Amino acid sequence: MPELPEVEVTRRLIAPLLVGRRIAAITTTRPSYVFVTSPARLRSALPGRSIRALERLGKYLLLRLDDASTLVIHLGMTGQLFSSRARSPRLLSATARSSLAPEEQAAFEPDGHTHLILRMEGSGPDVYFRDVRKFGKLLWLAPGKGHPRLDRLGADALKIEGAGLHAATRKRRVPIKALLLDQAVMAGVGNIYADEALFIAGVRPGRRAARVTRREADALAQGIVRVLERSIETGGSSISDYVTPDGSDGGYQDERRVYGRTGEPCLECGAAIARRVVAQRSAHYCPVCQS
DNA sequence: TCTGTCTCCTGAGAGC
DNA sequence: TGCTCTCAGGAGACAG
Repeated sequence: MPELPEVEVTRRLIAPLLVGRRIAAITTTRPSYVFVTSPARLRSALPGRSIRALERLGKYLLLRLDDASTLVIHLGMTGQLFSSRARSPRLLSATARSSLAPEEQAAFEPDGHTHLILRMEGSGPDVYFRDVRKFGKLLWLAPGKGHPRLDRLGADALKIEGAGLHAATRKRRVPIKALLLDQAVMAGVGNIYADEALFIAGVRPGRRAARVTRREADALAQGIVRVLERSIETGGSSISDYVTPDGSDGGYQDERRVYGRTGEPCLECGAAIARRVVAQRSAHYCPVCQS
């Protein structure tokens, strides 16, 4: 489930394959939930365009094109953006993996989940966007055009500070975890890193946002930046479908303190990690270390 | 305006 | 072995 670190790692690794190159042609699947902009519109807008820059805004990737238009990509839950030369079993379903001999399992050919193929001019690799659950988004913005999805985003989570976070919690009755997941408050935090940051700060995910003290907000802001930066350093979290653009796994899944560790001992106190639903998301926390 | 719920989607895994 | 059910979650739409 790509959050800010996974998107940032993707940006850093895929940029050299895209920036400065021209799109020769694109291939799309039929219209679906993935396409905010229709496949037909993408097919007319993208070929022939050079990519000037690849930027990140929260969990969104922005491909800046030479005609000042922008291709916006959101990876959703299971989105994968990778090189056509990438090799990873994570690029195959378990069914597909099981039907292949071990030495063949890393091979990948575009399948029905590969919604966009950017075929690039020159001898370099092409770039695939694949998304099994179709929660990802592909959106093309005409030159000079914005979009409400992007306009609503709050400050980048890597730049969040205690004062700003504390101000955002005032008079908010929602659980603090719901606030952290609100992309209008800060952009980039998802379920995994919200849980991890709350553990570092010693705050339970279900506590009302307005009851978080200034001191705790400072700790929470520091915790958010700390887990995001550490995850970027390790290549992100490969918990389900995420792979880096070259097909390798991230490393942060091995450093999780609470997320997905229900029933396992807390690394600080040994108590069993608990799980409950907060804001319709599973929240993992230590009932002793977090209050 | 704020908050909570529903919806979209599909593979994995549990249970029978 | 095969079928059915539940779960996972980002974010927009909608109701109260």
